[in-house]
Amino acid sequence: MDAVDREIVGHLMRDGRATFAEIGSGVGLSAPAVKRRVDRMRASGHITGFTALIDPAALGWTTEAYVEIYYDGNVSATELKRSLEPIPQVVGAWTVAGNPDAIVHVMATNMAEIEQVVERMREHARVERTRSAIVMSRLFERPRSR
Amino acid sequence: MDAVDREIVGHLMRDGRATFAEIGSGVGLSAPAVKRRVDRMRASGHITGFTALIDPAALGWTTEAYVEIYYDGNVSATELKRSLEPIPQVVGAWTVAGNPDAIVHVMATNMAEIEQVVERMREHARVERTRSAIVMSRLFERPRSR
DNA sequence: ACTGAAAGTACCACGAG
DNA sequence: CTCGTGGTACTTTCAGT
Repeated sequence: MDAVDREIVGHLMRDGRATFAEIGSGVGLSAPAVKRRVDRMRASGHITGFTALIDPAALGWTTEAYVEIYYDGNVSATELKRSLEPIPQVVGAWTVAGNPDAIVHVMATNMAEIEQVVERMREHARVERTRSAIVMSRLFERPRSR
Repeated sequence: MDAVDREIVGHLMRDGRATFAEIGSGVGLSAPAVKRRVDRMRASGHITGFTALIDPAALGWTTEAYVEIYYDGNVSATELKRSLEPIPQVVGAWTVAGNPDAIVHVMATNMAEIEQVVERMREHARVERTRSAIVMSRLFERPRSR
């Protein structure tokens, strides 16, 4: 990943459907040259894919929360992943060093659904307690990775 | 947004560079019909854009944190957005109902940079205190909206 | 540089209101 | 009759080698 690759990546983050020719004219390369670089970055895992950015409200996703989880003792990251990933409303999860042990991002259609998800997480394993923050307004969110 | 639109959106979330013909064969429409629907959803704001999914490590983004902000009194969402959005390391920000007043997602190249960002947020306005959680491992994150 | 495929556009057909 | 939506045909541009 040199400077040109980073320029290409920046362009693709701003417009994931940009044509290779368009990107090329921005970075001073021909379309095939850009394609070869993009292919290489996909193969190497630097680019993991392309996606559409959707207004969550359009999918009925109107309620959103961040939930901290406090565990009783140590729980492995892989076990956590295995228990959280099957829950479709959990759109992201991280283990952290700080007060809580993990942070979970939940998106749902309403508050009752959030509560169900939180209870489902609590049932499982060695959860000592949870602490939820309901999102009032999404100020902004920049496109990134996955 | 009818059922067909949701199918198209699902397809585009899985592959943001899928061709209209390919999507059409999945949902039983011709390529131009799909294009018209996509154009309409972009115009209406249901689809806000397309982006590449990048491995953060490939950009040097190896350190990540969630920072809670506690304010002294009320601060408007618009003021918060105005103060946080210019900081490039802040990749997402939400006002919440819960213990903190806001949650901020920070990505940086190292811990020192995280600290700088937190201090910069503290300087501003009526921040009473902050509480940070450093991400140890990203368990997973599903592609969504912005 | 070249070939096949996709994007994009124009125009017509059909059904619901 | 009109509006919305889909299809086909065609041109231009892009992808892929």
